[in-house]
Amino acid sequence: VSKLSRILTLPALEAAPRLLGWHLVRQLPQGRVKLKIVETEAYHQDDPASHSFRGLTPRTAPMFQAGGRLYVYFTYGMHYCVNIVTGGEGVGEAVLLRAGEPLEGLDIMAKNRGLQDIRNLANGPGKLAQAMGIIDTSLSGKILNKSSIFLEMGQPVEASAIVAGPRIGIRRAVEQPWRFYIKGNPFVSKPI
DNA sequence: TCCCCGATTAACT
DNA sequence: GTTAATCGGGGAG
Repeated sequence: VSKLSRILTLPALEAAPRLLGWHLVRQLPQGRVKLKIVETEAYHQDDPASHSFRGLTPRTAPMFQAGGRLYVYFTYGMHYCVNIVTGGEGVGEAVLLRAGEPLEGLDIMAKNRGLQDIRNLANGPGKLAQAMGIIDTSLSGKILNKSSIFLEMGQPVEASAIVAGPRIGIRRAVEQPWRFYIKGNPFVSKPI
């Protein structure tokens, strides 16, 4: 069993910091895009801020499947956000990918984003999705590494280099320190 | 059917 | 710091 599949069986709160440093890769018609995950957030079923809190619906169904799938949702009428589903089947939890450091296909990402500044390509969940060419929910529920999108191991991130703090953009459960990011990384959306 | 609001972003003052 | 943009999800009636 690979290191990745072990991580994906963990509860989201344990998986979220462990997904830092992994590379998210996608093969697009124009070429390959790759970024390093530098910021994540955990969402649980008994978590009032989580889409899965109200139970299984057509939209959130992927969150309740076994770890290793994607959960992509549309929000604010214009943005898409990408999650990695973790944990066991029947439990609604996932890890939101909030920011990435562009590693490969920067020209493609820049074109997808409509701007050049590297630091502004994927330093937010909606930006990350757009940079990766995710412009609809068609990947939601798809199995990672079996579609056009993959996770590859990167350099390990030391525990001492991981910062935990409150999640961004939520109104409930704001006190929970379930956001994780790589200390000092310039591509984090909102360093504290 | 109606209504509120959101795991955001960019462009303002 | 504030706010418009923009629309689907899901609870209420």
